[in-house]
Amino acid sequence: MAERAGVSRGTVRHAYALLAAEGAIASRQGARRVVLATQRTQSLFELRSFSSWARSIGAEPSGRVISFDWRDATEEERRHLDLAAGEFVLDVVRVRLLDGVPAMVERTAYPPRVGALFTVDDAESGSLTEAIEAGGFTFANAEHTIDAVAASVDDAALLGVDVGSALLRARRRSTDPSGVPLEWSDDRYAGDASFVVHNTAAIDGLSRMRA
Amino acid sequence: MAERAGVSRGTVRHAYALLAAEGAIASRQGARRVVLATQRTQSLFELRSFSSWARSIGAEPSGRVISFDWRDATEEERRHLDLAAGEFVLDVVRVRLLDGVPAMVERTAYPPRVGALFTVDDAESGSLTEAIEAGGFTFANAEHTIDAVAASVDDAALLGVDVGSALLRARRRSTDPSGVPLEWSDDRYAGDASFVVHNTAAIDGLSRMRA
DNA sequence: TAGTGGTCTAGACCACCGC
DNA sequence: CGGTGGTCTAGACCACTAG
Repeated sequence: MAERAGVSRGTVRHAYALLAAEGAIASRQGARRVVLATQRTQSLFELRSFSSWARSIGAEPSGRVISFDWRDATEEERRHLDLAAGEFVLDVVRVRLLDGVPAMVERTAYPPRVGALFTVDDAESGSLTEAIEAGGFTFANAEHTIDAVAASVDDAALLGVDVGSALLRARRRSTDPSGVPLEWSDDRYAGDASFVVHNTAAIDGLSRMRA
Repeated sequence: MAERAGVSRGTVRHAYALLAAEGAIASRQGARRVVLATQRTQSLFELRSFSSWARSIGAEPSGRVISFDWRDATEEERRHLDLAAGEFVLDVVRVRLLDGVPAMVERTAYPPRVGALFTVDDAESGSLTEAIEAGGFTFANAEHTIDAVAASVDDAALLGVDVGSALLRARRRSTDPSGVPLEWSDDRYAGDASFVVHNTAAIDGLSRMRA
């Protein structure tokens, strides 16, 4: 393979390591590498951006801003966004739709340095990510905590489902390349959304939690 | 770092790459590496084995076998286990408890070559994984599909929750190092279980699905 | 501007699988 | 036993960050 591509073996091995890390191939000593998943995994960008994810699955994304307010950070938000007591967050609540059908409620808290970069108009037009990256920040890492919750009265009204019905929740903390937190979000999906995670014996980034 | 450890730089870089792949550290050109997560991620073994996971979080695991039957594979099972029409699966349903409290219902289908390795006694004693590995199989890869479901009448009875309450479901397909499927499982968690996934811009194995 | 990370080369030796 | 993967070395050059 190395001589076919005209590069050194180390470089080829590095390329295979990238594929293995995202669960696309598996390898074991002696035997040839095996293709595990033909299905493409999503980049961090597609995972974070509802709009580009929607388009990648062939659906038309839209959205509605429910609220857009500066308020005191809760204790939990201060912890996830590395804020001191008394600091504010920008709290944005949006309903996201796929082909006109409510698919997700997104409640995001932005720290002051990030929330200062955009207005409610940016939220209406759906491109908060663009506004944030235009402001000089880069999304580089995210940690998703995935669980199931019963729809609250608010959730039910926004998503058009029954109160108490099962929603898939993904809470996300995104950081820039230095590990500085950029957002803390609570996304609740109605309908048949799911997350897929690949694991190998060598490497995995998935863990199961209680509480 | 390389000279401190007395190894070459390539080796040190490889070690850092492993940490980066599981989301523990982040790096960018020029700047020093940053620690993202102090929390340890779980190995594939801990993810697959309820018992070792339970002990790792300081809880006492136990279990109860609800049913243990050979039956025709459904179309879905044949697809996930690479079985031909007319083949059988071993269907094992177990309730798993943490400190005596029902935490999860596990419904697993094993293909004939794997199901032949153990008896209902192995299932009672909780170590199907051991029996399978003693039979010469190795779990090397897994793909988890995570979503939320409403508790069925059966789920509710087994877990001691209300019918229709929100459960976290993880469907898992495990394979050996060659990609041969070893099990297809539907695990439903009550209470406050969650899954945590790390992502980086460079590499990730997480994808969001619809349907 | 020094130090760090990213990328690549060329070669070595071993372990293991499959024919 | 040939081929493949796993591991490691020693060195090169570039890009970028931080002080």
